[in-house]
Amino acid sequence: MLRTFLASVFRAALTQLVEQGRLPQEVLDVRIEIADPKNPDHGDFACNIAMTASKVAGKNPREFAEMLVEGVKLNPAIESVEIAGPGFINLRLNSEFVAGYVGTINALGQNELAKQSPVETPLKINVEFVSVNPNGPITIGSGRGAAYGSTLCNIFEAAGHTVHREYYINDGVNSEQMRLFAESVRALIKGEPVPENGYKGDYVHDVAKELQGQNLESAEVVVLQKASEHKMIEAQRSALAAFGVNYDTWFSEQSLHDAGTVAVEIKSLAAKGIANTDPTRTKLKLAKGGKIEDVIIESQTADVDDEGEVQLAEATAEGETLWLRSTKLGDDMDRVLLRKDGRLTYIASDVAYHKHKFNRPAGADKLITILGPDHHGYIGRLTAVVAAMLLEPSEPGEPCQDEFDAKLYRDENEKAACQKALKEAREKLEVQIYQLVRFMKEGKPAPMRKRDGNIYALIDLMREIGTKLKPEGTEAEQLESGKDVARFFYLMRSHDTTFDFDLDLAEKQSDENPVFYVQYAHARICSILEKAGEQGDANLALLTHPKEKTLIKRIADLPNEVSRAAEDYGVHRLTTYAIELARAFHGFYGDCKVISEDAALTAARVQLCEATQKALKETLDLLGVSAPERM
RNA sequence: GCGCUCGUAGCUCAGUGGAUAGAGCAUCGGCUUGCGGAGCCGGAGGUCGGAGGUUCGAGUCCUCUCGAGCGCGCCA
Repeated sequence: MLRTFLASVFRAALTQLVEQGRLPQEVLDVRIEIADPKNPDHGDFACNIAMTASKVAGKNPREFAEMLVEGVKLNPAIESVEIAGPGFINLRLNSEFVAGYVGTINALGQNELAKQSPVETPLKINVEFVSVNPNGPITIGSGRGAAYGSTLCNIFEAAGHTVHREYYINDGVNSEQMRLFAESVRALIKGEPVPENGYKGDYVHDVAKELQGQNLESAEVVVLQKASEHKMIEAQRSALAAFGVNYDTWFSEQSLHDAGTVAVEIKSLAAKGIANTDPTRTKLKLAKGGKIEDVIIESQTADVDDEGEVQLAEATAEGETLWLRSTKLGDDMDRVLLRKDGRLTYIASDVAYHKHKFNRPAGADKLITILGPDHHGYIGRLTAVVAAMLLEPSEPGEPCQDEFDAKLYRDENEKAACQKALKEAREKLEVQIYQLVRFMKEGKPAPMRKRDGNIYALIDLMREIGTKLKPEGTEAEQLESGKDVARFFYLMRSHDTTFDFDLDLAEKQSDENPVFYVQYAHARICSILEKAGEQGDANLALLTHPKEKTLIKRIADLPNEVSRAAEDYGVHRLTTYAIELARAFHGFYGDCKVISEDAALTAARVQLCEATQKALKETLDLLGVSAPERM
């Protein structure tokens, strides 16, 4: 808010200079950034526009800064302006003006502060996250994706985008893994040992127990598979809900097959020529930097060893493999769509699925898929799939001159069409990969599997942390406490980097735990507000203490942090911000007594506490962490 | 071999091409007849893996290099 205001002051000054013919038009294109000065003695904010735009302006930075300052210093909100170093413009704001913002903030509705810096072009975005197979619980590894994805969605919404939260259920009946899962459940229902390589965790027993007595022992495997998937999905859904993650859509892969959509899309790809049954596979040999070093076309006559039922034989001549020629679309090798035995691959449903996704929200501009660290190889494939879907058929044209292009493409027209489709796919589909989390216990990495062979589930993590933090609490209280701490920890670091989740620290109910540092600030404010009781109108101009100014500046920063996080997907900015805001408050609390003999000052400081509480609450809401009134 | 990510204080990590590189933990010292001490204030601790380059200016961008994690054919 304050930054936006200052940027507008600079913009006005620049515009005036342009109108006077003293600067070229182009300077208005340079983005104006309002930064924190390195040293607080330099002022409240700093602007480096005189340096970043000096080239365009054709002036040296100092001279340029002098010109700008003439206009800027006329604004009554600005107390002083100084040019420093190579051309920084340091600004000090009028305390009274800054204090006035407290009133503006308190006048905003619930959750409106974070929305004060909306994006210029709001988008309709589909965000798919977690989407693990329905053959096990949500693990602590997926927990990072769940925390990250859900918070990213919250941030997008605060920044003005329209968001659709989506979970993709990999329930295709052709899946080997799901079939094995069903067979394992069947064995347990019958009281027999599970098949070799089968599923053995507690959750399989849970599923089997729930399905006991439904006469499913001898049912077809597909029926059993549906039933056990259903149970598993319910368990996933409730674990995610306990973790504060809710979806607009749980989308079933199988529903696409049932509706015949996959078959239609596959035929459409074949008609476009991007898929065919030629018995070859093209591979690209890539040099450093992704440049094509060689195009290798292998003949594919080798057999497939699977023995599945033939379905959808009409899409291709029987017994032939249908290939997606994804090397035309930036992938490093062609991919199988339809196996020789007639079963479709996962990629086949992906084509239909991504087309479908553009309807959620209606007319979606962008699809964001959040994947775990072991999936980054999937980006090229997924992009090729979307490009294949977007590809438009091309007329015959001139043969390609380039040696490699001639091997890859039919002609120049096809090459151009493929490149266009790929470019569009890269704009519309964004894959965000989060990195690995290592769980540390007593300074050593904790195994992802427990001693009994069970997977370490997210719900167990929440329970473990919760029981340590609230040994006397109810189960619901423990779960919530565990959720708060787990979410905050997952979100503390950039999703882009591997990090260590310190379980010992998470389970500590003390000042070392950053979650409590933030929550404590909120509880402390609530306590003060309760004690202060109802206060009348306040003269905010009394808020002149440096700690007060620092706190107000920090509160007013929330919209700025939100819009930056929405821009670079850096969700961890919000946890960092929450800690900084809490620190600013604790600092203020130490130096400024809120409730005092001075009634006017008390009223003003109570207002400041309310504004702080609002900013803290909104930040924690975005993070999916609760803001307790007492601890 | 190729790709993705990372390398910053003893540890875990922030850092929008800008000024003297910052937090938390650990460590050392100080603050209670006051609104919640789960707090506040201060000290010490750095060749930003290395080498070049672009720039008025590089932890940040480019190239190379060393190291770590992960991924690379009809699994999903």
